[in-house]
Amino acid sequence: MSDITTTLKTKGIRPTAMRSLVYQELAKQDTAVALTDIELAFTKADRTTLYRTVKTFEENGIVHQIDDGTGISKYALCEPGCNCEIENDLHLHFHCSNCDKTVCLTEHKIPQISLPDGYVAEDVNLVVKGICSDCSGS
Amino acid sequence: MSDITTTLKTKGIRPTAMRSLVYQELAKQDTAVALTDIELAFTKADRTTLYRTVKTFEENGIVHQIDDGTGISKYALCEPGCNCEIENDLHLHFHCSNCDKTVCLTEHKIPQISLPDGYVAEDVNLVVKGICSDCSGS
DNA sequence: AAGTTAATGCACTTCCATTGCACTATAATT
DNA sequence: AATTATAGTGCAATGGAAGTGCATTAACTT
Repeated sequence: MSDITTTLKTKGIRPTAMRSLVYQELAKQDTAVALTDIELAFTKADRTTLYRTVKTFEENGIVHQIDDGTGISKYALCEPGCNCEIENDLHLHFHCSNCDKTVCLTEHKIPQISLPDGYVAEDVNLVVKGICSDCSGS
Repeated sequence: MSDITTTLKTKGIRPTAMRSLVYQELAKQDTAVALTDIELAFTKADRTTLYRTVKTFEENGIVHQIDDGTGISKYALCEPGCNCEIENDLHLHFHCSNCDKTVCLTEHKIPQISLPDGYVAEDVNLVVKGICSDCSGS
C-alpha cells in the first residue's frame, strides 16, 4: 500500500485511483494551483470530479484553499502538521503579478490582529502581491 | 457647483450626473458594497455604466476595490487623505460571515511584513473573517 | 457474489466580470 | 449658436469559474 493511500485513509478519505493521482499532482507543485491547472494536468478526467476531489481534500484538512485576490481559488497541499483551523497556524501567501503564481510562505506567520470591540475573528487571510524571486531576478 | 462635482473634477473625472449619484450612493454606505448592490440602488441605470463608473473611480483613487474572499468584488470610497497606492496606508478589512457585510477598519493599519530575499511587495491585502459587532450582539 | 454506499462523468445552470458597438450627451472650437 | 471632437451611457452578448442533479460506475461490506 502506497504512502499516498495511507495518507488518504488516515484522513478518512477513500483512496481511489483518481484521488491518489490528484494528490500526487498537488505534491509535485511548488505553488498553489487553480482548478483549471489541475484540469490541464488530467485531460481525461472530468472537471467536476477534480472539483469535488479537491473539495474533499479541503474538508479533510489535506489541502487548503487560497484566495489570492485574482478571483480564482488556488489550492495547495497542507504542510505536514499544518492545522489550517488554528488561527495561529495561518501563514501568508504571495501572489506574483508578473508570472501569476501564488506561493505559500509557510515560515511567515500572520501576526496577531487586534479588532474593535464586538468583532470576533474566525479566519485571517493575508496576501502580499508583488514580484516573486524568480521574476525579480535577484 | 456641488461638493461632489468639485471632488470629481479635482480627481480628473468629468462630473456627469450619473457619477455624482453613484458617488453619493457610495458615500451613504458604512460598508463596502458589491456592484450588484449599487445596481439595486439604481434600477434605471445600466449595470455596465455602473461598472465602468466604479472602475473609473477606482483608477482615479476615489474608490478602492476590496476582495473579501467571497469571490465578489466590493467597493468603498477612500477615506479623505487615503492613498491606496502607498503600502503603509493600507488598512484591513473585515468580512462578516453572518450578515455578509464587509467593513473597512481604516484605523487598523497592516503591520510591516518581512519577505524572503528576492520578493518585492507592491500591495498587501489583509482580510479577517468572522462575526461583526452587529451580529455578535456584544 | 450480492448488496450498499460512495465516487465519477455528463449536462446543465447560475453568477459575476467584462467587451463591442451603437447612440447620446458633454465639452471645445470656430 | 452651430459644428466637431471626445467621452459617457445603454444594450446585447460573451466568457470564466463555481456549483448542482442525476444516471452510471466503482469501491467497500458481509
